[in-house]
Amino acid sequence: MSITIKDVARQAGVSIATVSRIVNGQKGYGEKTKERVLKTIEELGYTPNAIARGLVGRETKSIGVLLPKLSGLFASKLLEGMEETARNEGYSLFVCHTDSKEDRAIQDLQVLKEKQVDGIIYASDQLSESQGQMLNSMVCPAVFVSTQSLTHPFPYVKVDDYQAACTGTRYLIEKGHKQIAFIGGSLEDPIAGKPRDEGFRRTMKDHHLKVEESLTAYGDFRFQSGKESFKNILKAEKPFTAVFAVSDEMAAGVLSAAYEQGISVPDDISVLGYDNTMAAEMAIPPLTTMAQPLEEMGQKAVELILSLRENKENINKNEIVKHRLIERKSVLERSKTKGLFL
Amino acid sequence: MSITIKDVARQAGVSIATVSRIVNGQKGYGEKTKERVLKTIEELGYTPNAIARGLVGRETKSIGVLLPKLSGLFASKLLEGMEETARNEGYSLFVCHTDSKEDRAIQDLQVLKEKQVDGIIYASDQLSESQGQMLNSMVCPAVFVSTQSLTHPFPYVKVDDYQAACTGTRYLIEKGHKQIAFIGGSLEDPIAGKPRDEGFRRTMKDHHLKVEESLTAYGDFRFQSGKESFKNILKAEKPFTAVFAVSDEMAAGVLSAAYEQGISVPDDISVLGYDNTMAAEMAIPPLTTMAQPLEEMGQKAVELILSLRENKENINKNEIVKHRLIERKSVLERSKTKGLFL
DNA sequence: CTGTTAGCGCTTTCAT
DNA sequence: ATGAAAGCGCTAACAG
Repeated sequence: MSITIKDVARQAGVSIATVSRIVNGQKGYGEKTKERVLKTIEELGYTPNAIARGLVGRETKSIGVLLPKLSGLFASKLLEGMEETARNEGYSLFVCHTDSKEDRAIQDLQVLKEKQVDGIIYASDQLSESQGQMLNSMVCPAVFVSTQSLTHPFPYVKVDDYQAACTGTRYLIEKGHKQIAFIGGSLEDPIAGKPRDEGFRRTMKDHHLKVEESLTAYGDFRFQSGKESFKNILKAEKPFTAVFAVSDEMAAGVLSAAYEQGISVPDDISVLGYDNTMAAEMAIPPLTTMAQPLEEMGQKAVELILSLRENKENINKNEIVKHRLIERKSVLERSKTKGLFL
Repeated sequence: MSITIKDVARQAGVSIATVSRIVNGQKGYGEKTKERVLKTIEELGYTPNAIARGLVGRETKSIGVLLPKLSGLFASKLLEGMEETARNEGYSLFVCHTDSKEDRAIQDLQVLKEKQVDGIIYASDQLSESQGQMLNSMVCPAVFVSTQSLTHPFPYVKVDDYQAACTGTRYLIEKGHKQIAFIGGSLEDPIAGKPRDEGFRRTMKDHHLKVEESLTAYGDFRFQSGKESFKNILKAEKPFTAVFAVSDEMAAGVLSAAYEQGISVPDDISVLGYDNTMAAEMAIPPLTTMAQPLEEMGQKAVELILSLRENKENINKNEIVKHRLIERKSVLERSKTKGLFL
């Protein structure tokens, strides 16, 4: 079949142990043998077999990544950050698309376990009980990115969603907006849904502003749900001047629905997004948005995995990364926006 | 360490061979032994080691995927199609982000070789000479998706870019447009760049229409380049009523630039995209676009790999998938659009 | 039906 | 400095 360490050894007239040492940059051989071996490796076109290496023991140099959804700007930006760091550290990524399905995720975890991955990154979804158990039964470390588990204490890297929602809301308020519509994620979602809703409500309250319930709606972070949510909000015919959608895709959805209804953003209403994916950049108008540093989060997640493998203890396990407001064109001061149903 | 087939065998009082047979659903054991073994597997929480399996010989059940860019709707849609099919067939995907860098791709190929992947999918980029050599030296099959190599005869699955560009152009012409701007990919790119340009020009010519060179520009398929290309086209101040951009991202770029200049799409000009990614759906207005069936292509690519592994011969190696025009809101009939610089 | 055994390609003691 | 040999966990003959 393929050419192995044995072939090299025979050809170079040394033992496989020596070849192994040379390939792995250890010590215990003369300069001349080294050269000779290197030369035959070159000649034969030898490539070490990572599977065999993995079997011997230590590590497979691969990390499994579970994403609820692959297509979409959010996941891909995260993934890009992970890939970059992983590659630099000599790791490869197995990517799995769970589609937010319990059974798929379980299956993925099973496969990753069989494939002996060195770590697992669980991205941006809620963890079910049985998934948590599987994760616990894994020999490799697991970290969460852009999510966390309240019941299973795995390390995570994410922004503080509550605070980020506060910041976003406050920004709108400081721009003079008082009647603000809100499109959140599911309140059932204790990680990305509920806290953002709480941040919004809390900040409104702190500023003695009322949140009009018919001006709130809850979607699934995706474009279509943003579009529909906004249409529902419109139906209420309550006055408002700004809308805060907690994902750029949903914000793009309100832009789209607004366009269909002949509502101008930002002249009639302002809209604030969340994530800072390319959707925000490409939107018309470009979205002012609450940025999550997705690539950085991806990077941190694999770094966390790596340090977990060596250190096991004493590293700061959780990592809260900073959110940041990116100003583009979709939010205007209250005084400059006409508002709806006033 | 972890619990192995040996532990199961000892615990169940059988040989490892029997356990192996049972686990792999082969035959050669009594019903009672089977039950007993299955029970101890359950008790011990045994998980087969895929690495060891891989070493023994046959296959690793993993496929390597090389993408020039992970973030972006194009790649992620393709990836989603591949993942779905791969998972159904029991395969996992190693994804690599080449960033269109020669050396990164080489490195990726090297790693994938070491990891003994069962196949390689090379997506949507040009193949350099040395990459081609590496690919040839691999023991596993390789297929191209949404691209191909003129110099290295690997199987591919893609749309006929020339024909698709013809179809798109013809669509515009049938809508009555005669002065059409064109934003292509690099003419240096013999796969996705040149053929679309040729399709455009050929169709114009067939309809006795002149292509005004200052109304053509060439980008890199991405948003920014679409935006800049369109600005350049505007500088020419030549009359036109429609623009054909050969990627949705670039089309979104023209939408964005148009918006900045106060040009209305589709009232002033029509714009036609290419790909049918979510960017087309989210755009304002939603883009009429030349669709590539990306998920289907991803699916076909892994199916191709799989059949290549068994059959080796006699299967139709290349696969041209059908393009299709998706009508949304960005193209209007000539008579209904004002045009620019007329 | 079931067990024994020989590897798969490599790393790693332990000798020399 | 170098080699021999023992596995890593599993599959696949080959014997019974």
